[in-house]
This record gives sequence, C-alpha cells and structure tokens, in this order.
Amino acid sequence: MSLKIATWNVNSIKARLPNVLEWLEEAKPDVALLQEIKTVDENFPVMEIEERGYNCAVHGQKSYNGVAILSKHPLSDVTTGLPGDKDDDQARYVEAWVEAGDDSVRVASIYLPNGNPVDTDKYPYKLKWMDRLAGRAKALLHNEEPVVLGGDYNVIQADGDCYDPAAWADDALFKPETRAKFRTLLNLGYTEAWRTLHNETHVYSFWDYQAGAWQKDNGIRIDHLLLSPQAADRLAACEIDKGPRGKTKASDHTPVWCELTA
DNA sequence: ATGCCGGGCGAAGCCCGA
Repeated sequence: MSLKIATWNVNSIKARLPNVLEWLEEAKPDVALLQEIKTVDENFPVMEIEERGYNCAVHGQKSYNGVAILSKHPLSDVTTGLPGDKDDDQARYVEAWVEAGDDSVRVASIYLPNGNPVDTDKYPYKLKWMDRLAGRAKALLHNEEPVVLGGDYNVIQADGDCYDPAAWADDALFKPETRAKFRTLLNLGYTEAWRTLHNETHVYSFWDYQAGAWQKDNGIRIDHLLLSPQAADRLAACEIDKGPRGKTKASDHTPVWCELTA
C-alpha cells in the first residue's frame, strides 16, 4: 500500500477553490497540506471538500496565514498552533495523525514566516519560529513514528534552488542564518524528500506573479516535505507538479508531493 | 524592481506576500 502526500500554498482558499477542487480530482492526493488559506475556520469550504471524499483539519485566521490538512483517511490527534510562544497568534501550524492502517503517518501543514524586510521584527520572528519548529520536530522524533512536515518553508536552501543567487543574497529566504536554521532541522534526522531523489538544479515551486516570472522560469524552490527516518524509509517518489501554476487564476506556488510505500 | 501582480478588506486605497 502507499500514501500520496502533497503540500500546496494556495494563496487564499476562497479565490482558489475551483483550482483546488480540480487539482484534488486530477492529482488525487491521499493527504493535502494547504497553506495561506486566508480565512477563518467557519468560512473554510468544508462541504465542497468533503464532497470530494476528504476530511478536514483547519487552523484558520482572518485575512492572512491559515493552514489546513485534507485527508481521504480519518484524522485524529489534531493539534493547532506551534508550541513555544503563547503570544504568537499567527495561524501557521496544524498537525494530525492520519489513520491509514500500515500507511498511517503523522503530518503537519507548515507556513513558515517570510521574514522580510530583514531589518524589521519580522526577521527575528522568522528565526525564532524556526527554533520553535526544530523543538517540535525533535520532540516528534522521540515517538519513532513516520512523520511528514510539509509546507511553505520560505527557505531557499542553495544557489541552485533560485534563478539568481546574487539577487536573493540578502533576502530573508536565503540569508546564511536562515539556511543554517533549516539545516538544523535536517541535522535532527529529517530528510528533504525532493532533494534526496533529485540532483537537478533550477527546479522551482514558486514563481512571482510579476515581471513574467512564470514565463521566464524565474522561480525559487521553497515548498518542502521533511520526513522522519521512519517516513524516509518508505519514500518511493517525490515530484513538483507544475500543472496548477500554469492554470488561469493560479496560486503563485505549485504543489509538491511525495509517495510513501508501506 | 522591498511590489511591475494578486489577494484581503471593504468599498478607495492600503497592507501583505517572496
């Protein structure tokens, strides 16, 4: 048996609903981790998504942020919010156990802060959020379960993950401190699924709406699936699906998915 | 090119994203 787990920053579930429903029917992920739903829980389109055979766990917020987990299998043990700062009211983390027999897995949908401009409090917020994520990621390893931490990490890991490294050098997504924090996650024992299976550079998951970035393939790869050892042992495939980015009324991100074989 | 699009909010124009 196997499980297809995808992550996608949809940039508003309200504006993107037709695209998301079409993608669910075409790509048929077993689990979909969504970010930037930009709505409160009460306005999440649960009915339309349940009609397609998915259960929903939603951690929403008015206007900004917001994350969700969609799953064809039952969800349990749902937790919302990233531990470590009771004053943080931004909806950027939701976690759940996917009940799928031998394919069961713990998943989290992550919307890591952008951090720009770097000379404001947004950048230290990003770095502290990454420390908190590392704390949660480390705690999850103690359970020795398959875990998939998927989402918009807002981290460019290396020169080959963006179209112009010089242009990104001082950006919050690419600064050395940011990349070091990301490596801390990997050094805990997590595997970045796409890079593990692919050697190519200049393959992206985000293209700006502006300046013909999509047409010129001026993108960055910032949407990642991080796997615990027990999940990495099951990794059979990981791909970036550029299809949704080319549709009308597209999100500026495109889905990334992996297949775990039990 | 730290905003050229595109979304939210709310009903014009500003905030935000990467």
